[in-house]
Amino acid sequence: MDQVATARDAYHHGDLRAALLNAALELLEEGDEAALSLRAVARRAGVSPNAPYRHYPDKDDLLAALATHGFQDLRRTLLAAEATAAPGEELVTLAQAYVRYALDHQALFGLMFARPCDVRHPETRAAADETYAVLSARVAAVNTRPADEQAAFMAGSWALVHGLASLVLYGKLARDSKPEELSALVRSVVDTMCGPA
Amino acid sequence: MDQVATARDAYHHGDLRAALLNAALELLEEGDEAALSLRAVARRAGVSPNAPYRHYPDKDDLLAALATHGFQDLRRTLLAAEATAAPGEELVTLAQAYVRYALDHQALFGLMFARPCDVRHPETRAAADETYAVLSARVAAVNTRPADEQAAFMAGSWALVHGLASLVLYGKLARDSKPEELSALVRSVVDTMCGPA
DNA sequence: CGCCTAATGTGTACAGCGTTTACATCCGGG
DNA sequence: CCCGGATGTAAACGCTGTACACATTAGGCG
Repeated sequence: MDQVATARDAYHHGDLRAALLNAALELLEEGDEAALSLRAVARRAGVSPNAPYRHYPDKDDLLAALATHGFQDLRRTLLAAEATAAPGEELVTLAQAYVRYALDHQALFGLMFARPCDVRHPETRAAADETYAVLSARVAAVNTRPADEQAAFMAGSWALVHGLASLVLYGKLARDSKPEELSALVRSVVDTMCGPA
Repeated sequence: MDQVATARDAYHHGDLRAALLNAALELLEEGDEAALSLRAVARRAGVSPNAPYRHYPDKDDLLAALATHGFQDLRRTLLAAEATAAPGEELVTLAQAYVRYALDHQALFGLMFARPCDVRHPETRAAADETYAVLSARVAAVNTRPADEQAAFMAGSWALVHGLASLVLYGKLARDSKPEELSALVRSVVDTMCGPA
């Protein structure tokens, strides 16, 4: 009735690979990561439980593809936030966008960072590196520290922001804070830790 | 042959609750988190698959107990490291111990931080808070910033250290670094970000 | 001492999972 | 036109978490 996919709805799906990714993303948005079973993804895509195996060697590969998508999405989100930041506020704005992304996409964010970035998924690794590049580029443009501290400051900025996101996401820090309180917390933390040396 | 448990090895175990925790910890040390099934824990403890349900309502509760143990263990590890730190090196030493703990207990560390700290497990939450307290107490003793930045600096220190541990643990940062390189990285990052304002 | 109840462990069962193996269907190029 | 590879389905296996009924034991009360 409403199945007006780009391709005909026949025995062959047309682009099941993308459809599976979308179905998995939908499931992630709806519930926690535990609800993401390969079979549920197949069901959501309207296909038999084994159809995914024609497009992903196993479940871990689907998860890696999801993580890759997540890193690309986070990267775009960060770039968009950076573009609208007030002058001098770029770092704080990036940090706030990072934390907000974690809270807005909890399961996906967890998937992205709570799994090894191993050799078996170079695309995921590349996507993660490119996300980091957005942050480190901004850090390089902003920071006033000696050259030999640049790398440490870049890594530290990512660690700081990612640590904030992780701790808040799992209720270790700032439990039950409202969004605006959280933005303020992120601002004060970033100001304090990354502020003018 | 080597089964000389503290209690007799009869129908009733004696202290199955602790034995299950130990078995689960062993499994975590041996493999990844995915290998930790309730049934495997029961097998390791030499008991039927349903015996754990007399001591933990469900698997999630066992995991929470593991996380609680992990936070207490991390807290002790941090305190021990702090006690042996050279004067003025306490923060760096704490950070290095934190990151090392993450790498030495990957699966447990993941369990501790990649699960919600919700209302349903107040013990876990308390243990996490007490771990944080070790860090923030040291931060309070060391930092030279204005009073209104204290809280931000405490939260930021935890976030920084935890972010470093997480990113390194999952291969996002400093892939394939040797332990001493990692210690140096942690030192430079902490020095750069937490250094004298 | 002897029993009775609660605590603790076992056995069986079920649905769901990831994955394998064999088979069905369809598309495109000779 | 037809045939081979790509893509889907069907059935099955062992594993999981968990519920239910049952067996065994420990310890307090007579």
